[in-house]
Amino acid sequence: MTSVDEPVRPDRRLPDAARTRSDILEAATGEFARAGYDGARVEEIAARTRTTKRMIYYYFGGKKQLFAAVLERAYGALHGVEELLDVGHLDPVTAVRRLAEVTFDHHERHPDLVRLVGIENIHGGEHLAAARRFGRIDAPGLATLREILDAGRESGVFTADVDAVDLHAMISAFCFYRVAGRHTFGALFDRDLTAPARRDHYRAMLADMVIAYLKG
Amino acid sequence: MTSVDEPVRPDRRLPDAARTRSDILEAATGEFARAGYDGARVEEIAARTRTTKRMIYYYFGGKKQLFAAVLERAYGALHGVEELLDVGHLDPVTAVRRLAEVTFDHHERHPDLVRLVGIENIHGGEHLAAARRFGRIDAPGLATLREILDAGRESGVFTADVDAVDLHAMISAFCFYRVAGRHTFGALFDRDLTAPARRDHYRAMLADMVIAYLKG
DNA sequence: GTCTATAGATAGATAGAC
DNA sequence: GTCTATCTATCTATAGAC
Repeated sequence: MTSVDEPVRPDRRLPDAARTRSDILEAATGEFARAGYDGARVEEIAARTRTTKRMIYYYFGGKKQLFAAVLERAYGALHGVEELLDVGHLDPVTAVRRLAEVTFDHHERHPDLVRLVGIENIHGGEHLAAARRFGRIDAPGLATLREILDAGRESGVFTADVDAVDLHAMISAFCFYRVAGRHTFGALFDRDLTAPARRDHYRAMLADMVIAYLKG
Repeated sequence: MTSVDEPVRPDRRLPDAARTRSDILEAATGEFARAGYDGARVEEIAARTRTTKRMIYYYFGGKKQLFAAVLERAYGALHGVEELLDVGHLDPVTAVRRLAEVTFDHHERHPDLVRLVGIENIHGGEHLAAARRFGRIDAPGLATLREILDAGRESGVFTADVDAVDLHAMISAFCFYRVAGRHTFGALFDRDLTAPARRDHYRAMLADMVIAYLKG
């Protein structure tokens, strides 16, 4: 029970139930990302929390629903970043560069999200579909991209007639593959796509590519 | 036993042992691609062959080694395609377009390979590393790309100073994501990246992007 | 080389007390 | 809401006959 006269300690900012839920989701994110859906162990998730395996079933119902909740939370974090992005005052070229960089940085900072997305695709997207039945998961970044492309076409700096969804796919592809494909790529070509020393290089490469494409 | 006076039936072109091995690999490719490494069932793989579960252990030693063999075979097929590629007589722009298209087509035609690569990355590339300890897996397409880039820079059509490995990563990223990320992308943006009606569009988009980037 | 039967380990899920 | 103990199913792997 949280009462008003109880001092708010750092790990007590949430009511107990919400905090337990949040703890479980945090631990589950790591475990699912580590081992995949079938490789993940509910036992191991419980061991990473202050609570027990029984509570996971109590709060989420089962492994499947837990994974769906983990996914939903991960996407929510990504889209939160996109919402904060304010590029309305920038010229189209700079704006699209910023958008590509923000997408790049988020993948860079959250390899777990990338892994979860990869895992979810192995399983045909079934959990995400389930999650979407309850709350919509929207990507605000797409609307921003649409505006940038319109502005660029109007001012004549972008000659290619590109669809916003397609361009978003292109940007996502590069960001995703750099993280999700790094092990096989590294093994075959002896190059670590995620080496810190090459991070700025790849971020610039992505933005240059997108802009070159838009300028036709 | 295959003897000289026995008629060679279509499914008897290989000696029995090799044929059984090949059958198992074929079935295992499908099952691993369907369910992931931990989700795949050795029982199910056996059921898809003319042989039994016991033989899988007899031939491959275990599930892990079987998956490694499946990967090795899948990469072999990809690199076989790259070897057949003859672009020496083409101008650099056309040559790089051809290379991008061949890579695109191979991913399009072999979604199972794409899924296997995704699965292998979930598991940190350990099986591929194991496979490489025995036989090298080389990507001949990379040498071709290097030659094209050199020729393009010399003739002055390519102004960007791009590394062949990096450009290969960029091309692979797009081809990979279109297949490996289609479920989550489709769920979020309501667009099927692998719809047959859009295939030519995306193939051209990839080539256009690469060429625009190389022309600076 | 090929089969049947089974060992041995471990997972997800739950019962039931408090 | 939280714990311990356990059920039930299932999976990889192997023994052993032929």
